Amino acid sequence: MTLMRILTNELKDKIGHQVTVAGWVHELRDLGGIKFLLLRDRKGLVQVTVLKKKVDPEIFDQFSGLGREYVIQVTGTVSQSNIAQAGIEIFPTALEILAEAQSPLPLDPSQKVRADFDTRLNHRVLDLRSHNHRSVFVIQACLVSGFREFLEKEGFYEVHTPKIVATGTEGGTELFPIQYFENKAFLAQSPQFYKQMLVGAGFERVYEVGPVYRAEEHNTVRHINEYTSLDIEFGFITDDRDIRALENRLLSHMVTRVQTECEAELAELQATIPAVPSTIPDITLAEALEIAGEEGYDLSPAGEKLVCDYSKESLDSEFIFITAYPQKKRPMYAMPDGELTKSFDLLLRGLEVTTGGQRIHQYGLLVEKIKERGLDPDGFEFYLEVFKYGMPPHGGFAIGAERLTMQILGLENIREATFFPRDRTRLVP
RNA sequence: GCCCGGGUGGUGUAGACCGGACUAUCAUACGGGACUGUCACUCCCGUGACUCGGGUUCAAAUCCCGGCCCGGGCGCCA
Repeated sequence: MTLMRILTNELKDKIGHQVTVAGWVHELRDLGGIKFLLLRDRKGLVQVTVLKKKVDPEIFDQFSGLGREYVIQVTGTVSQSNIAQAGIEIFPTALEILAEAQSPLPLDPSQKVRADFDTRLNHRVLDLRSHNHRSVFVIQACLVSGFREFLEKEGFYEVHTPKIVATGTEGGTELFPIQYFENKAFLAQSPQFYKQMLVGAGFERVYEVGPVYRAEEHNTVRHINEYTSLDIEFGFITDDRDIRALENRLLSHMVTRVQTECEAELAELQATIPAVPSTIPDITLAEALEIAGEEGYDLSPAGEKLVCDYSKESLDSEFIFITAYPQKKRPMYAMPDGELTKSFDLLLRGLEVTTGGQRIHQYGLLVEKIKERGLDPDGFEFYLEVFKYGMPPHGGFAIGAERLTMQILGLENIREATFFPRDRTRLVP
């Protein structure tokens, strides 16, 4: 692009100037001798006003040939307008069509007629042209950026661990098997083992932003089979309270960033984001079960909602930590505390967004717990090695990026917070 | 894995319970026409659909069975 392109949100400083803007044709209103066109770029919309008497007939005809979602570049004069809704319009002097768009469109990005979610996902690239749908991901990017920024300042190293693994981590959840040359392998359900190994390898503090895979045949608004896990693990902790305290500060940073940097997007979504208290309250699972009026070893989805209602009303927090889960509900590496463990979940607005805890760092104890589960320690040798040769007390947690985005924005389906979701039946796009 | 619900033009819907004038509603989109201040522009004309297969019936978009596809709940999890 030889001409300097201006984004729509910068036009208010260019009144009276000649500028070039580029983007997609969002809407066209043709009144005969005057045409109005809404041009959309990544920052917003601007009206282009084409007056038959004031433009070159050739340019006027060019505008007549446009269709919705054509990609165009318009050069013209920016003018303040008390008629145009945004207060700004451009009177064009040149138009270049950069790409045509076929019609009819498979869905309407201007959302005059709202498409079914399934239709939207089938045509996700067009769906994401709607700024409200896009805004979710702008905010998600801000959250993840805030995650990285905070952890970098805290001395964490970003790491990348294998997603093709020889064995499952936690048991419990189902793994996707894959053929790895002559061997059977799996898609990683979690970076758990590897992040611990790197803590013990001497990095002490690590984090990873990466995909994890769960082969569960769940079919709900809060589950997908591939999601992005915001994982951290760090050493030299006293116990799980250190971990919760870190997560508390981390979330505070992430949410504050969204609040200050994503005002336009939040407005677009009409979202009210939750305040992160300076101390997120914590209650034990036993207490939570009592509040929910439930029995057993974990809360049901309805129970999680009840506990969150309680937290909001009585503890003035939309976030709440649930602590002291029993060993039988937790993976073998969870640090025991009697029959319980030094582990926790974090609920936000009725949904679990984090699981974390202190891990076992003693080799002997870990082997014992593996055996207790009927597993063979030999199968975990690659993992156990670091525990043999000096593993500091440590722990960490994982935040589901899509779930966090969903809950912060009050979205009804996790797929809204996933560009191209993979669920029980969807593999494309 | 178990349990509910649903599939009508490109998109979104009405009709279905109680089968019959459904030659299938409306909006939007699309094609054509009129229009110089629209902002869901307006107005006129036009194109365009009953998920598939079987059954019941004089008659099926409508009732029944099966397939396919989709949505949702539970379990499990982030």
